[in-house]
Amino acid sequence: MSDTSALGTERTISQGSSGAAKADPLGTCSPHHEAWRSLARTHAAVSGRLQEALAQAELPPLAWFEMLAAIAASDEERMKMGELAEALVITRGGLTKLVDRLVKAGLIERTFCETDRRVSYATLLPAGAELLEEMVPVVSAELELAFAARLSEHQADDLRVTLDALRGTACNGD
Amino acid sequence: MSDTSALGTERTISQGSSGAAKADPLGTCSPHHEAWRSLARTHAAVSGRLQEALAQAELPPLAWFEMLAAIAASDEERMKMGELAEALVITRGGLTKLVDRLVKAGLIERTFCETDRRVSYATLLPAGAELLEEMVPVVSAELELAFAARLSEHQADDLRVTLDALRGTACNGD
DNA sequence: GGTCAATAGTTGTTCTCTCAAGTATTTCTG
DNA sequence: CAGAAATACTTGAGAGAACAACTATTGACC
Repeated sequence: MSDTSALGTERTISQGSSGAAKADPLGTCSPHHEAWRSLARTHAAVSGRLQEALAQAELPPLAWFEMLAAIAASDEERMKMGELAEALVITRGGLTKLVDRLVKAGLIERTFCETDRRVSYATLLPAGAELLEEMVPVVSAELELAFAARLSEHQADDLRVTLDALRGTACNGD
Repeated sequence: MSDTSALGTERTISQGSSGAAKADPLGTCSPHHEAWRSLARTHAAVSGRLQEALAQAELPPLAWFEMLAAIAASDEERMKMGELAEALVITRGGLTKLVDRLVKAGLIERTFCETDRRVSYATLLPAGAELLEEMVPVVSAELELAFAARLSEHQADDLRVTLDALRGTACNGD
């Protein structure tokens, strides 16, 4: 890939003498912008890597894995639609259709709440748990490749902490 | 949102006594999985925040900003389609259509290479530069809110370095 | 108890991306 | 120089997700 990491951090040169030299007049090279760009690009890169690995193994897409993993990790192997939408960071409308697909594939099932008839659960079925067990090693292997090869365990943990701090849980409407 | 950070790292309890206690039988709670989840969720959160801010200011979507910023940051205020696709981490097919939209909006222009007639450039137009100048403060402000409020400048820089290392530039086909 | 707002999910539309195939241009080979 | 392979980009079809509008259920207030 093109090496775009030569940044103008030390550029204190005059901005009008060399013609083509950009001196970041807009401020898109601030540390925060840089960090955000790295975040976006790294996410895209890793995500693409995972999707590719799953596709090569003839397994369903990453979103299915995230969903199955989220449900499997919950206490009762079932999750409310709303919680699931938050966990996967997609809209509720999007979730409804994603769940539809998994239901159609026989991996999960819709169950309902006795006490509040508005809520419905996505409940893991045996077939879903089985598929998840097939997907986990593929994802783990790819993650090892991406993480373990380049980051120490301490770094990985540190990264997680920083990212969690960055995400915060701010719900400032505006 | 729901506090899912209570992890089973220290869980050495017997896994069969308490019924509903999950002991991560699949390994989806390894440091690398955790870090990846944080990466995905933080990216989605920040990205959503930026998009929302832009929408509220009645400005074009984030993808347009990324594109304009990438072109503006290049030496000649123009970029080859291929380079642009890599910078934005989307496929070339996707880029063609994204460029189409920006061209239709009068923000950029397609120019061609004299020496190699296969390559075409996306070239910034005055209107695009102007719009970019409107968008930068909105994005910067939102980024400040997300980053500066929660991360020290050193942390932000550290984050960038770690993410860049993680992304690597490995092109291992398979 | 009846009405109104709030909450939980679903549906239809639209947009954008990916994938696979196609065109045009250049480079390599004989 | 002709033909094959490689490169750069475009096109068309399909899937996935966001957005807004909708239904159903619950809880609050009079």
